[in-house]
Amino acid sequence: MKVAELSKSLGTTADTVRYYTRLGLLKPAKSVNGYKSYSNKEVSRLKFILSARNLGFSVADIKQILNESEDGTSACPLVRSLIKERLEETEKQFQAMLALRGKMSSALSQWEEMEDKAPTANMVCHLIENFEQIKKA
Amino acid sequence: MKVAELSKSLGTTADTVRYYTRLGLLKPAKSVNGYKSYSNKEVSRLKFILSARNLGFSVADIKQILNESEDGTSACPLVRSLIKERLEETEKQFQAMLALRGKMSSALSQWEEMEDKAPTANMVCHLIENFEQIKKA
DNA sequence: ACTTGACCTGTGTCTTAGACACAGGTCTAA
DNA sequence: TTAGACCTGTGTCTAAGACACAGGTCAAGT
Repeated sequence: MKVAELSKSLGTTADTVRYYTRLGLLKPAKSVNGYKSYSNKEVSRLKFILSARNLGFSVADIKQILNESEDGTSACPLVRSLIKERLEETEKQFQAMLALRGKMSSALSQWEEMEDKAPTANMVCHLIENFEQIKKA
Repeated sequence: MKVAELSKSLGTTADTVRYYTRLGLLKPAKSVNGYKSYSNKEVSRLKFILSARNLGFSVADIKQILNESEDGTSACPLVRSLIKERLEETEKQFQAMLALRGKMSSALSQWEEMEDKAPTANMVCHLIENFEQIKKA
């Protein structure tokens, strides 16, 4: 299997496959013409990688998991501990986005009723510079 | 004002100031010793930049806004249109994070009750490979 | 056999918004 | 004068691929 076949068959892009290959997560054989040739084992490996990415693991995480499992060791404890970390991060980012979203939409609606002003020496845009979030009581 | 003074006075880092300077958003004078020297105008410029970043504008957005306002034009219409775009993006990302968070925490709790398994030829980690989200009815 | 054109390849560079490393310069106190 | 603390600009690094590009491959048509 060549890059494009593999990527299409699993619904990803050739660039992604190449990226994982560059990182050493996939180890295709070289075919006669110099093209990379992926075996069935690589296919299931990629399938695993995509599932893990989909669950929020980083590529570095996945590298670690694959390494562990190549020793014959069960990667399950590692997997559980990693997802705990990632979930915490995601939670933090989620809260940050929540706050940002609120701020932005409050700004947007506030600004729709405000007039345009030309910039001055110490004011670029009064919308931004004078924006203050209305605190909910 | 030198880099460190400026950054501290506005609660950011020297690297951030240097970054904006590199991009041309701040234009310090050179002082005798070769250090960058920031005027009061730069201070309010930086203040503006930080406020805008805080509201979710990208650095590229800010560059655009600053350019517009340097012509004497009011940047307000641009600002409104940009934040609309950013808000939409944020909304998308927010929904994505929401879904991801759900998936992850569902995986985590599912996995806590599952046993470890050693890897096989076509299975790296059964937790990940067999994970299926339980659909809420 | 030759050519055209479609598709494919590997490699190198680009992206965000700064963080970090580092060799060296500046400045203050002793 | 010299030590030490602090500061500087510049260059490199990050994540996860996307994109550009010069060139190779291959089947169909001539």
